[in-house]
Amino acid sequence: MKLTREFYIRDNVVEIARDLLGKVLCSRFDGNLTKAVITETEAYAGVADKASHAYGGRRTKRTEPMFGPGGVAYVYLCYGIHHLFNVVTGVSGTPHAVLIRAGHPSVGETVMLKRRKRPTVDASLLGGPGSLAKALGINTKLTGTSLLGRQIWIEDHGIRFAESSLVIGPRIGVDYAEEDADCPYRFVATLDGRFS
DNA sequence: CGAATGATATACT
DNA sequence: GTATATCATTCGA
Repeated sequence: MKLTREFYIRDNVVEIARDLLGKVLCSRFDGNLTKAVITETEAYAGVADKASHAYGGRRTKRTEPMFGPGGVAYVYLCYGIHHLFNVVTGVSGTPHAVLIRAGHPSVGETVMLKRRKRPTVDASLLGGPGSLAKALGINTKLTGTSLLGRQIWIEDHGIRFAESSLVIGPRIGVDYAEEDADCPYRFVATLDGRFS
C-alpha cells in the first residue's frame, strides 16, 4: 500500500530514514512503471545540520520544497551531472529531508537499463544516489512534486530488515559539514548481514 | 586516481 | 548584473 501523509509529517527525520529501508520507491513517466526497494538512506536534519542545504534556515529557490510540508520530492543537480532524490519530511516550516542513496530493482528493469545505458542488471544499476535517480527517470524538474500523486510515490510491501542486518554510520560526501559530518545519519540494509 | 560538467549561492561591481 | 568557488557523484583509466 502507498505511504500516506502521516508517514512523512513525523518530526523525527532520522527515524523516517530508518523506516524507509525496505519501502518501495515507485515512479511512472510516459507509461513506464519502475519500482525499487530502498536499501540505503541518509537523514538531513534541517536548520541545525551543517550538511543540509537548509542549514541555518537558508531558504532559496532551490531549497524551497524542503520548507513545505512533508511528502514531496526535493531533487537537485549535484556536480553538474547527477540528479539526487530526497524525501521531504516534517510539517511545514521544518526543512527535514531523507536522501535515497541506493535500491534494489523490483519492477521495470528493462526501462531502468535503457535509462542508465547499461546491458545487465547488477548492483551498480541503482548503486548510488545519482544512479538511482537516473534509473527511475527522476530529474530536477520534479522537485516539489507530491509523493501522494501519480508520478512518484512510495509503497510499503511489508519488507522488514532485521536490526542485525543494518549498518548505521556517518554520511557520505559531507566532509564540508565539520562536526556534523560524523553524525550517524546513514542507514544501509545489507541483504545478508555483510557490509556492502 | 582524477576529469567531467553546470546549476547555485555568494560576493562583488 | 557579472564573476567565481563549490558541490549530498560517477565512470573510466
